[in-house]
Amino acid sequence: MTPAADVLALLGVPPAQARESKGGRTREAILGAAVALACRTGLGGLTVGSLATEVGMSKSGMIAHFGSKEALQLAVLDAAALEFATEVVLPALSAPRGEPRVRALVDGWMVCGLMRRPGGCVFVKSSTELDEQPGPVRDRLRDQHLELARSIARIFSGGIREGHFRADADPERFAVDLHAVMLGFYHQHRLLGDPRAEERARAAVDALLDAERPPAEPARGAPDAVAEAGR
Amino acid sequence: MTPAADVLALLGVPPAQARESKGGRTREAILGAAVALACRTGLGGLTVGSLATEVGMSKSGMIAHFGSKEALQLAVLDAAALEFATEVVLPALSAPRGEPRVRALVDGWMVCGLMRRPGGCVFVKSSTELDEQPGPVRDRLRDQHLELARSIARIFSGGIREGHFRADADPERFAVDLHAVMLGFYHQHRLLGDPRAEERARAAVDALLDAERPPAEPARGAPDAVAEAGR
DNA sequence: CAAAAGTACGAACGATCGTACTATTCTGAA
DNA sequence: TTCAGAATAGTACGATCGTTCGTACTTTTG
Repeated sequence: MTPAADVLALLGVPPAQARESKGGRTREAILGAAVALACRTGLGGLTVGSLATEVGMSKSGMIAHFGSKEALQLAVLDAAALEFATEVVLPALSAPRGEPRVRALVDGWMVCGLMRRPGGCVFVKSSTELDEQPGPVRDRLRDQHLELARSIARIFSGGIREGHFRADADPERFAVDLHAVMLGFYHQHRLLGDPRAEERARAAVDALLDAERPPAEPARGAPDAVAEAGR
Repeated sequence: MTPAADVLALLGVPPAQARESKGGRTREAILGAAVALACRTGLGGLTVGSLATEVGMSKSGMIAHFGSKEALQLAVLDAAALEFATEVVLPALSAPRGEPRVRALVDGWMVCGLMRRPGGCVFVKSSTELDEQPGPVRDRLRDQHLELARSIARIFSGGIREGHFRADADPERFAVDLHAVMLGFYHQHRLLGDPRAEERARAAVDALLDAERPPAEPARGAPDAVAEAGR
């Protein structure tokens, strides 16, 4: 069940020693509250005072664990990424390679967007917050998004190798398109409160996948392959 | 050239009298700077002090034109919506009804997202900022997005009546899908700096439109009607 | 031209921002 | 049990937040 140690290390999980000391434990408690708070207010709206109140500590005692607000923001991004990886990406990897794995990813992602946290998603919020504010936090966020896109593309590539998708499909393009669908879903669901948001997003994903299916091998000539591909 | 008075009134433009007095003029100057600033920092990051500095006024003198920061935010949203309507939506309406009008809308929208303002788009930024912060500003923003979706759907409907799109196509769904593509475009372009962002978004729009085209009537009749529709 | 209305300023308010520095309390290994 | 170091609290700082108030100055009105 527990992922191998090297996988955890890869995700940026600190070693057990650093987690089990008193300081390590409160640090993790702070980060938990910080991620939750940042989901509601964004990374910019996450203030030292409000977070300290949230965890029931003094400002100084709380921020001492990170050094500065910027370092705290970076830690929050890392904690949120770790959470997303372990709760959405990793579980999807245990689905059969190919389209099932892609759909498992979408399912987990959607559940995450629908209900996991009150307030939404740190990444969506900080993406628009930081897109024109250069600095280490913005750079980290961009790296994480690039890494996510790579993961999606890799999972999709498995579907090409399995023959579920066209051999000439573009995994990178699929990653971008899927991300757009999820952004639209988030917008419809969170801001507009559209009850059909999930249904619409799932239809959009279906359309995305249908467009990438291999043509039913024509007996050399049949011009109606398109109709069948809709299956 | 100038839109009719009733159209302007519909868009929320104040009457000339209110615009041409001294106060009206500076109010408009403030709003211009405010929209530009909000594009960089978001509606929340738009502070009274920074805006006053930007326009070269005192805080008190500046905010006196609106009464409170919240009223300023509402005015900024309205000003930005007016700008978007006159620079993107209205011009598109002068394109021939149907697919050309849809494409004109997308073109204008894309140019707007690409280069019109340094810093991005107030609406994208405030959508994620406010999606869980109830209040008048959030309500206004939601109304504006619903209105935009209605406009898109209406323009698309024209394409159905013209026979460019399937009769059973869902204009509302198209509006949601198109918005998702634009959100993805914004994300790729602004945060990730993807040079292929525009190309990718245009391909996604093409895919969206292709999926809505009427089936080439199989029997009796040129199956190439699609090609002509593009004209 | 005088009066009235509109416009802008500067100062000050209490609150909160992030951070620095100093105490005090607590933890855990010798 | 002791004691060094980690952990947390406390306090104060300069800056900025949004807002209010009293007062000049300018425009419009009568």
